[in-house]
Parts: sequence; structure tokens; C-alpha cells
Amino acid sequence: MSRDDGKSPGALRIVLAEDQALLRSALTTLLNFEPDLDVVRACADGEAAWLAVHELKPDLLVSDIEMPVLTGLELAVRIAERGIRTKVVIVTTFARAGYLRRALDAGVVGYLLKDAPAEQLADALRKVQRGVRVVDPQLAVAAWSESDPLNERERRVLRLAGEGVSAADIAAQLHLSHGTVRNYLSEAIGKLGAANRIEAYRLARQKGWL
Amino acid sequence: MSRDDGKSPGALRIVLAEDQALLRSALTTLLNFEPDLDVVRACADGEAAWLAVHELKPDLLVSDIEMPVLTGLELAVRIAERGIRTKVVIVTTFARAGYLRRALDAGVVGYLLKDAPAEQLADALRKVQRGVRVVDPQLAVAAWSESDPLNERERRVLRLAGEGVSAADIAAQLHLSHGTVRNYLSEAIGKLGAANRIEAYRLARQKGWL
DNA sequence: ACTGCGGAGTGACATCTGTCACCCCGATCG
DNA sequence: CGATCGGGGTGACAGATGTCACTCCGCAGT
Repeated sequence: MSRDDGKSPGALRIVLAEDQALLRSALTTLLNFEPDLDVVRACADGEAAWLAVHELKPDLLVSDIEMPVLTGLELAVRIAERGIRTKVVIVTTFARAGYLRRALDAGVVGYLLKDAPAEQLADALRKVQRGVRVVDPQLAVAAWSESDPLNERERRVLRLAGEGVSAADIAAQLHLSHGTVRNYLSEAIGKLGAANRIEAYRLARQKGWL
Repeated sequence: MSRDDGKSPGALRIVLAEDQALLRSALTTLLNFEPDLDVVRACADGEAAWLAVHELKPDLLVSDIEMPVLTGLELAVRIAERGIRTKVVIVTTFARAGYLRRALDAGVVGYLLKDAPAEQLADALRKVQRGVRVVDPQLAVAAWSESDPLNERERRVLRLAGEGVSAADIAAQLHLSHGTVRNYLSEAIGKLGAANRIEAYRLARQKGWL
């Protein structure tokens, strides 16, 4: 059904993954407007996107990060692992160094922000197809600046604390002692230069480290 | 400049306010595609939108809620206060009863969710123009369920507390005493059935009461 | 076998939080 | 006028949180 809509035979075949319906449908329409681009499927979650990539072997997967079932990053990892030739471009709201780092590690070839205008998206996709890596410039810098100072234990503890769980309850959940949890939190707070757990949580989250 | 692009003379003149550039430009393009709709300006924040409404007196303002400088709800209130005849339609990610309630109080004529497909948007705008109120059906119900138990002081205090500001600092910022702030927080925590400020903040926020 | 190191824990201390009972004062109502 | 109410405040107390110094243990290295 995507072959009779006036696309040139060599058009770039794209699978789009984005959970917000409004944006999904708007982007599908816009991209399909370009004669050399062909959105062959638009998916609302990571699982559907994975199936679509598997079934249709598109040239490109254009994906959000925060989606139900499977995130865009997990999707990218899977695609790399299975050696599928579909190139992955991430399009996300989150200008977080941690996300970009993880995306690049997963072999993603493009990382764009949702606060760039739509026109740039089509251009970026063409560049990517020609083999150019496209990363939003602000982020390319940020990614090499700070790296996540937290270790896995601190992350786990901070994540729970950020949801309002008390030190005692965190200790119970993680089978640690009350005091140890507080030590970890204290370390995390120190490393992040925060004044308390709430601020620490916010900072870590906004950097994409949580 | 918006008169020579093939719109019919009676086309609906629309100002669009949405902070995410990708969505903003995509919607502008899509809506302009409809011959009877004319996006005369697309703004990235509430302040710009306010100026645009003032200057252009459009038929419709289509606005996001969470935007820099001035939220969509504040914008709606202002428009109502000044007696401007522009109708306001809110388009947001947030299916929160509190937001809808406040929007309706501010005289908004449409409240749509970003997880409806784009085609519905144009339809909704036409309906609104014909004088029909359009509210996303799931929400219309939810809006009458629980009502916001917090008063303005509790809201202000809780908002700051949720950002990691300590009781003492909140007191300083709001010119209240240390103890009073804690009293307000305590009330808020109680009313929301939370265990501490962090949980209270999360609950209030997710209900759209913050 | 001695050393070093990282994960986990303890104990003590100063603050911060959450709760509650009660006070003060200006407005509003009967 | 007296009663009552709401915003704001105080003081006291228990418990939670943040910080630090120090211990214990297992597991590399050499």
C-alpha cells in the first residue's frame, strides 16, 4: 500500500516510533510529503516498532526515547545486536548527555531534539542515509563534558528516594541497613553538589543519569 | 503575508502556541494545509502568544499548557479578563482533571489531548468555531471526580518543596515564618494522604493540582 | 602472608521534618 | 457588642535526614 502513492522507487523507507499520537500522525504526514521519503509504518510503542523493523527491514527507524514497553534506546541496542541493517535516528525531548552517550554506544547514527523545527528532520534523515552521523550540536558538546558520577547502588537508592520512599523503607526493599542507605544518599548528594535528596534526584534526572 | 497563500477570505485565523519546535512547525504546516484554516502566527511561549493575540485578534488560539513565561491556562484567563473575543482551545499531553477544571473556569472552549491523531484537531477547531464546546471524552468524566483539596498557600509551598527547597528557604522566599511553612506542608501532606512532602508533591502534580 | 580496596555496617551528632496544641489579630456575622 | 473564623505564628517533641569517623569482611595483587 505504500507503493502506489507516488513515491520514487528509491525512496527512503522509514519506520516511525513515537508514542504521542498527535506528533506521530503529524510527522507521518509531513515526511510522506517529501517525494524521496516513505513512512512505511508509524508505531505507538517500542514493541510495535521492533516488529515493524523486523518485518519491513526499513532503511531508517526514527524513534522517540521514552515510549511504553520498550524505549528507543533499548530498541537501538536490539537492532545492533541482531545485526539488522536499519539505521536508527533518535528524536527526543531530552537534551540529556547520558541519553546521548547511551544512544551512541548503541550504534545510533542520529540524535535530534524535538525543539528543532520539522524541516530539519527531513534534511537530517537524508544526511544520515548518505552515511553522515547527525547529532544536535548543543548536545555533542555536552556529552563529553560531565560523565555520570553515580554508581549503580547510589542510582538505585536515589531513584527510590525521589519517589518519596523513606530511608528505612528503601533499606527494606534493597535488603540493606538503614544506615547504609543514608550513607549512599549522602554520597550521591555530595557528588551532585545538592542540598538534599530531592535536589539530588532532580539534578540526576535532568542529566539523564537516574 | 498570510493573505496571498490561497486561503479563502473567510478562513479561520489561528494563532498557535506550543513550545516544542518540532510539533509547532509540524502542526503549522498541517493546519495550513486545510484551505479553511490559516495559522497566522506560531509562538514558542506564552508571552509571544499573548502579544500575537493582542495584535492579530485571531478567531482561535490553539495553545499548549506547559510553556515558558506564561502557561496556556494563564493565557486563557488573561484573554477572558480583557474580554478579547478570541476563542481558546487547549491542546496538551496532560489528562489531568485539575487542568481541565481550571481551563473550563477560564472560559476555554476546547480541551484536546496530544494523544489524539492530528486529523481530529482540524475537525475540532471547526466544531469550536461553530460554537460547540469540544472536550476530550475521557476527561469530561474525570473532571467531576475529585476536586483539588489544596488552597493557594499550600500549593505555593508544595511547589517549592518539590524542587528541593528547604522549609527555611521557602519561608524566606514567601516572607513567612519557618514554622508556618511547615504547618502548610503538614496540612498538604495530610490532605493528600501522603507520607512526606516528596510523595505529596508527586501526587498533587500527577492530578494537575500543583 | 601482608597489603590495599571496595562494599556494607555502626554509632553519634546536628539539623530538618512532620505533628499538634495553642496564641494573636483583623474581618465578618448575628 | 460578643462570637466565631481564617490567616499567620509559636513552641515543643518525635522521628527522619545528612554527615562523619571508624569498623568488619572478602577478595584481588604481589
